Amino acid sequence: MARRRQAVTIKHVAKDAGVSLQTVSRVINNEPNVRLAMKERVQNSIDRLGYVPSIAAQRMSGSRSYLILAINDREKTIAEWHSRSGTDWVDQMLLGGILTCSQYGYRMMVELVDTHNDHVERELSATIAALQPDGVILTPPHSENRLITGLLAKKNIPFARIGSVEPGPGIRLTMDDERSARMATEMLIGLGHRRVGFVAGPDDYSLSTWRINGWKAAMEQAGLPTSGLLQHGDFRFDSGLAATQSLLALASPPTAIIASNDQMALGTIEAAREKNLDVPSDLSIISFDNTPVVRFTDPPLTAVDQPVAATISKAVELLINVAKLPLPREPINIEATLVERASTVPPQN
Amino acid sequence: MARRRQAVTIKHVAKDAGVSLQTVSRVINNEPNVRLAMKERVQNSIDRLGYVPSIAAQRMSGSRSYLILAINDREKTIAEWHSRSGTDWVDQMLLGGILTCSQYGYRMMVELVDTHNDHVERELSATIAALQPDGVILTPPHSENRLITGLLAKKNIPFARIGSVEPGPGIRLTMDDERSARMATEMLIGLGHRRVGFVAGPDDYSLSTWRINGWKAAMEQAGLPTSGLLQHGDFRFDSGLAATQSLLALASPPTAIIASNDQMALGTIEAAREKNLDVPSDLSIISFDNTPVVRFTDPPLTAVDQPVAATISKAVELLINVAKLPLPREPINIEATLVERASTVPPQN
DNA sequence: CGTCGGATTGAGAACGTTCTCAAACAGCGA
DNA sequence: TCGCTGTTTGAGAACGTTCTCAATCCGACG
Repeated sequence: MARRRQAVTIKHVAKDAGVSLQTVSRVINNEPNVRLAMKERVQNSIDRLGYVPSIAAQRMSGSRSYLILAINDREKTIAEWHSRSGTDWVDQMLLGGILTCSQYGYRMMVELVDTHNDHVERELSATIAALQPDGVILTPPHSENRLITGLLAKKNIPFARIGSVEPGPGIRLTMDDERSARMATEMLIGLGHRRVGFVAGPDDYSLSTWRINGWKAAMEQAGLPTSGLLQHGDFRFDSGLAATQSLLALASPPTAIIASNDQMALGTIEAAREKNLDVPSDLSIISFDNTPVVRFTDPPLTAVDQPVAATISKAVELLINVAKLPLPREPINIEATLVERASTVPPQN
Repeated sequence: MARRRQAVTIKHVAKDAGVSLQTVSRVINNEPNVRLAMKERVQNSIDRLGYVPSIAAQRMSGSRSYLILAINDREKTIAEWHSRSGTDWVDQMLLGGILTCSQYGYRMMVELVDTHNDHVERELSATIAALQPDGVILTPPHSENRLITGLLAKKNIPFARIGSVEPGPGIRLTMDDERSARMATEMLIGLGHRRVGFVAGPDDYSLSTWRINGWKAAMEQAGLPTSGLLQHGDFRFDSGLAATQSLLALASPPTAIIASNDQMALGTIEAAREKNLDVPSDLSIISFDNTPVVRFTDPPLTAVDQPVAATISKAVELLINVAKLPLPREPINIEATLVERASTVPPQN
């Protein structure tokens, strides 16, 4: 294989414009102190020759890599993927990220990493050494992994933690999960429900705990019991099905259920069908995430909309401008909203 | 911002092991003609120091970039994304690609490009100059864009064209769309349907034409008319809805409809609901793609399964090994299968 | 008209790796 | 033991960019 070279380099441009490499470099990077006439002359050569700087060379000489690395949970992603049940996070994250990155001349790369792995630190460390990204975005549950955040802080690489309120290094972008869960619960209580079941996510996602707290708070404030109405799932369809089966098998089963993500809510629908319960008249359902699928279920689901894409987009902007802007020390909160659809009505019994 | 340097470089390893840079390089790249003892000594230093080569530097010195670039249709992707109707291709592509890439120490990056843009060539050319990928994967409709394929061929960058049977440069991985459509149509005819409507995709996707041909062929072979039973959509929900509305407004409407992707099939369901038609007893439906959503619609949809992820995975493997293996001159065909669900029954009238 | 200081430009080193080519080494037959 | 050949190792250039620092230019001021 022949050594592949850059077609047009900065040298060609410099020669064409009759200036030094350095001047071309200055024009490329839009640096001050270049005379306008000179700038135009160089830009002209750049355009005519179709020159584009090599990112590899830029990175080499100590500049930026124009790369943002987004870290996602491999275990969850692959499981969802193999079960063909949708990979909503990756999806939204990637697109929110790619579009925002491209506005700034950056790129985004998605890396899948196992949190439950002794080698996380080594694995991620190697990736960073190899790619040298300008910024890293951590999604749950990585955003709370001390090994990872410690590593990034030590390497002095700007990073954003999505969905974690825990103090520590890095920019934090949080969804107020407690508030969202409270909001959803209050809506159901407002409709007249008194037994509202909750299907939570796994324990190693701190958002699971926040959501449980929100649900409990709303129930207790209304003087309603929560005992026995809490189940845990793992964000997959099957776990939502099983959790709901348990809830519906109670002596006095809930008249409404909140599921911690859309996939588990699909399981909830399925469990109701199995028992010949009508949704929503026998069982109201609210889910979290509001991914595309919930518009097309029967009935369409009322859901808490987590603006994942907007969050990632914001994270990208902050990371890219990290040098220019003062870093927010406090978490930036991203507002979730409740999207009402046909799955929530007053209890019929 | 301080000039960011590599923590551990090949020099550190060389010094630590007491050998030259070149020897370390040889060990990294697993080259022959290194004495076993020497190899072990160097590997030892590498492990102990936690050395990982800088991809930027490797690429700079003429080696590989360990990057595969996947080109997707920006227009379609963004439209789907904003309408929150799912971005199935990107999703599957990305994951199939990422997982396979990581097996070989490569990475995948997704780039969104507009085909309907005079600057496609320039835009893509710039991306390639900047990133210098080792291979490029083109998905429809880019896989048939002569400007793009010509550019890649000229730059001598290995590339794969997904879903295009058109002759020309590049590795071709095709789904036999004519066959799939024929298969779906024949299944419906086998159930007793005589009026089978077809909602095709846009004209600039050549697969649209192939699928229409397959549908027509099956109908004609069974001696059934096709006139008036063909509608075009743009792969989005709304267009599927509108196309189906037209079909159902016919004097003798179809008893079954094949939609060219899942999103349009959702529109078909919606159109049937509006007319108070029961799916499947009044209207059978088959869709293309078999993305996660069709498992959860009411009823779940019979669908042609396009193994997108497996296809991308294969493309990645071929591109990575392009130097070692002889290039396939003929298109590699990826078999689609028909997944039967509850949306297809014999006609009831 | 000379001088000073900031603005503008350029020369050469540096970044971390692989490539090219030459030197040292080892094995083998005579 | 010598010479030949193929294997193993190393030295220095090359890759394309930016950084550092020095040189030049230009306008204004005395």
